[in-house]
Amino acid sequence: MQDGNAQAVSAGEKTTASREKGLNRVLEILEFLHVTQRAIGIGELAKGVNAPRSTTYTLVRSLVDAGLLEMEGDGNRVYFGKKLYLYGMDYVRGNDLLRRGRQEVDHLSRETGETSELCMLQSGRYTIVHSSPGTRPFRISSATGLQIPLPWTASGRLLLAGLDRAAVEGMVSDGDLVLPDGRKLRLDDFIADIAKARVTGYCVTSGLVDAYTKCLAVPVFSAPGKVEATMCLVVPIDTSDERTAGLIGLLRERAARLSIAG
Amino acid sequence: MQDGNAQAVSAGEKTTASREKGLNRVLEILEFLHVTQRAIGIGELAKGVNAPRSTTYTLVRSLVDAGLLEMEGDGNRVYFGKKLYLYGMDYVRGNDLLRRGRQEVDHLSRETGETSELCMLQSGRYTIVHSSPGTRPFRISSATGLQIPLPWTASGRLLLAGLDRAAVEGMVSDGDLVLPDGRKLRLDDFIADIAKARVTGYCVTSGLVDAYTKCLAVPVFSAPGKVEATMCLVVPIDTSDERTAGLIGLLRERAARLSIAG
DNA sequence: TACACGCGTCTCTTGTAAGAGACAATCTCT
DNA sequence: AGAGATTGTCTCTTACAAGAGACGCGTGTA
Repeated sequence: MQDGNAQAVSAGEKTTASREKGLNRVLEILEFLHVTQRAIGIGELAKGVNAPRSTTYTLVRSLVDAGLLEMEGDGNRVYFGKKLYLYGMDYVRGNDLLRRGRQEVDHLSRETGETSELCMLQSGRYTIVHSSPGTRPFRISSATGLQIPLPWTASGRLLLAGLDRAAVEGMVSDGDLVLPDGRKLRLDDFIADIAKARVTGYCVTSGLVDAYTKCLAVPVFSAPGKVEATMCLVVPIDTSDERTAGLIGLLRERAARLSIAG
Repeated sequence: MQDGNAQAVSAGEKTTASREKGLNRVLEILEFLHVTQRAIGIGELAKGVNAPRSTTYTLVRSLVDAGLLEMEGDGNRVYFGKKLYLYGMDYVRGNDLLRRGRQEVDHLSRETGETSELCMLQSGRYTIVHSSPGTRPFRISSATGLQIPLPWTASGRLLLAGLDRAAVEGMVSDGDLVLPDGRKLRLDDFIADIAKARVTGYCVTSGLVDAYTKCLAVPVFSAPGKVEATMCLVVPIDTSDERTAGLIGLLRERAARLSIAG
């Protein structure tokens, strides 16, 4: 905990300074590459995941041999490999919701000109699973796979619908309640928002992650009451109420289409 | 080597009956799910990869926690998870060739009505990285990610261009030379095909994997002389020479576009 | 009711993989 | 050219994960 590099991958980590399981190291490596978003040298990688160099070399070799990672051109940088792409496509194929959700999102952003996103819970965190940029000159782009604290987002409020207070507390750390601009959300307010979003069937947040945008989100159900994902539009904060209402209507209609199958 | 237990997952396996490294088990699990192409129970999975049940449970739990796998609806089946999808998308993003190749292939199949594919070497095996089905009533669809012996395909001949005899021998097992219909290819013929494909800049095979199709393939270069991928069209075997020639021209033109960047 | 089977969890042992560290070979700055 | 950093490989030790197997539970079926 004291040594810079707090890894804090997801939930309560042990931070055992001692021997670490190879598989866990691998998971950290993958996650590190995911946040880095570019090929990286093995030495640097070892530092990044806080692992011994020798171990890192061994693991990376295994992963490269397996095709999960690939050596970059010059030969001493690694990044994700074809195998991961293939497995990812398998996931898409086996997942109706994602497959159709992607199409819907792409369509939606073309139709409205606004940035459109499909979001899901990913091991307890809010994740942008697919996003399609709008046509505005200044678009707000958030990288796919980005993980954002649930309370920062409209989608977060919808995704937690149906969970009781304890469950929500379990998923939201204290730091999550601090917005990018430093304001601190009260947990009770957040929980009230969730309840409200649940009954209204949509959620709008203004100027939460940044001061210039509004986020409109609607739930996608995999079963009655079970929110599997959300679709959302990111629009300028000064979007008129009429247009906002119209967009929400559109979103709800599209989300309803997705909600049929599990 | 004396102790029975032949697992023989894919290529030359060690068949160490003794303790297996967790990471390797995981790699086998992923590969098994990839070939199975559907969610599978943990017990069955353990059998499938020939691993002890207790170990399998532990590993699967780690993978589910990490989001690489997900429990299927009823709760005792697993399949690929969102994380793998995200990593896969990272790969696509970091890989110009794949990103543009996919577009080109989709476009090509819409334009010609034929099944079109992007193929690459994947740890020494021929792999269909992306495919777009044609519009024919009886389409020949091969699953993405399918791995096929190199000598069975036109693309295989192009992908090996530039390798010397020893390298080719290393990548092609004896069984690979046996075609689906039982005919056995001579290694020398195969190597001659490779040399020929290299100079002509394309390759056509007729009735190799099955009796009804012809495969037209052209190379995509990542550097002068270095074949990084191939694009190919799968057409009925009775396609006229004129049309075949036309399609090859089209393929070459499109492949040339892809070949610019690394 | 009894039996066989598959599932999920737990305990304990021991074979082995994670890790520390030494090494030579490149680079990259003065 | 010399000092310092980085890279890839190798060896050896021991902490610990892989695995065997027992257990309890739910289910099917004879």
